[in-house]
Amino acid sequence: MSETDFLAGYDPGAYPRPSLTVDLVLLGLRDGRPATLLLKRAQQPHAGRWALPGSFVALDETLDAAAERVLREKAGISGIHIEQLYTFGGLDRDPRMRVVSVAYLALLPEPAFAEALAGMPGLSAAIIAVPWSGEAGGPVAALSADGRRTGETLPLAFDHADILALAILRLRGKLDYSDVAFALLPEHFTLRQLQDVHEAILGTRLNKPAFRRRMLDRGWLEPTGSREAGTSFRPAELYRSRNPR
Amino acid sequence: MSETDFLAGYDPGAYPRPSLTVDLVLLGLRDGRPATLLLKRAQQPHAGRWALPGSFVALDETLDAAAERVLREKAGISGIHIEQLYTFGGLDRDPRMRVVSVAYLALLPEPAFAEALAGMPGLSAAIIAVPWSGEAGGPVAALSADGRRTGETLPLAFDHADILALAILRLRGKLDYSDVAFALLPEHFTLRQLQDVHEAILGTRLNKPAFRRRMLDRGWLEPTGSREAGTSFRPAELYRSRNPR
DNA sequence: CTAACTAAGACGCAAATCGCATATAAGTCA
DNA sequence: TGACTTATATGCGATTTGCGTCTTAGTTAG
Repeated sequence: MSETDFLAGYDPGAYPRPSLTVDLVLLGLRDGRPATLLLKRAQQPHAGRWALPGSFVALDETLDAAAERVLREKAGISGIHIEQLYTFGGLDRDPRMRVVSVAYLALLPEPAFAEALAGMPGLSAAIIAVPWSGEAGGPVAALSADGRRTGETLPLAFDHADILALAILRLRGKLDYSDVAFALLPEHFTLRQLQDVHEAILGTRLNKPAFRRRMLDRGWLEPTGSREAGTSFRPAELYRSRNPR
Repeated sequence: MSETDFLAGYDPGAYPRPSLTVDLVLLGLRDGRPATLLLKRAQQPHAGRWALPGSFVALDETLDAAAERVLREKAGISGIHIEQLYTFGGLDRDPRMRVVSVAYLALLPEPAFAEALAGMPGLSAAIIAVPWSGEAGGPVAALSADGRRTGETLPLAFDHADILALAILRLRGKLDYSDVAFALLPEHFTLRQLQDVHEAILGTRLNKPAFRRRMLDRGWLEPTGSREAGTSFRPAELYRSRNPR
């Protein structure tokens, strides 16, 4: 460690530091498409644009703790799957000052998504429109899914469109070799619901028998013995994740 | 954005910020095993322990630029594959102060690894001993590969053992569905060399015909038409990556 | 009580992929 | 020229995958 670094360590303020924030992609599903929860910015910069909920990181909290705090304070929920996504460190992300942001991905099953939307007045639901297939990558758009003007493109603040795009990319990549999809479902779910999650994230249709086989062979699922209720046709078996949540 | 956040933006220092650094895993191969380049710490804390090269992030440089600067200044090389790994934000990573570190993974082909080792006196080569198979995860050890005491376990500073472990985990995961392995090879290479890279990273032996077939079917490789020289047996075809580096 | 309807779940089979043993090719060297 | 070594090709059984279709278990209409 060089002398400069050493001094910087003992004299905070002598060496200017970027601000550090966490931003959360609150990801759920809406009408079979990936969706997220956004806040409309009231102040400059980017006033009127839509932003991911976020916060500065306090000196005495870990990044994970900061992300969970944002989840509590700005979405009013807790106890859901959350994972670090990527750290965005461009120079002009925020015109006021240098802000480095650690992006997190939070996966909200339907009830949690609805609870956050209902419980936090500022939050709005937006469909994530992904114009590329597979893991090609590229920009995504946010479409309003709220009240009157459904389908309208929402202008996103800062580099939050990039963050959303990366969230989709990451999820698509992990879907097939990990059990993240379960985090978007309630504790008990049917194979069809699981397939719907995969199809919504991947943006493609999947073959049903092949999907069933693969999922059951993975060993991640455990039949509960009970069946879904309220259908007008044959009710499906309910499964649960074998892994602890 | 809350009032507190707003003020923090315009009055740096009113709101304390963590220090922000980048740390680099300089990853290469040595005797068919993954290896990295470490610096022995001269000062407290963790004096005498081995650390990844790193640096504070300046206000006017991106995270990627900071990582490339570390590569230049502390390894004396440039122009190699580098990617962000993960951001470590534990509270007690550094006993002096709160330091959040963005870890980067740099992939050094043999010549770059040797050049860094020879050109930078402080750097030492260490074998990364991975005691778990597949993507199970868990701690890794660093074994000295330098001069006299080859095989000795090197005590690592801070949470750098975790960072090394994550680097291996990430590489193993990406190996099969991306072309990262090429980044550990010279521009022209044989299929056997490519297989050696995979085997070193995965820590397993692979089936040769199956590996050849898969790699050639991927479409990432382009035969150069020329063959390797200097062997005492049949020389292998040289390939290059079809993607731009 | 029965037949129509719907989606769950099972089955069959061809195509693709993979692991592996073995054969052939192309160099060097004695 | 033949031994030697590794590259490269080939063959084949086992496994996985995609996909159409059949059967099953419920509800609803008559």
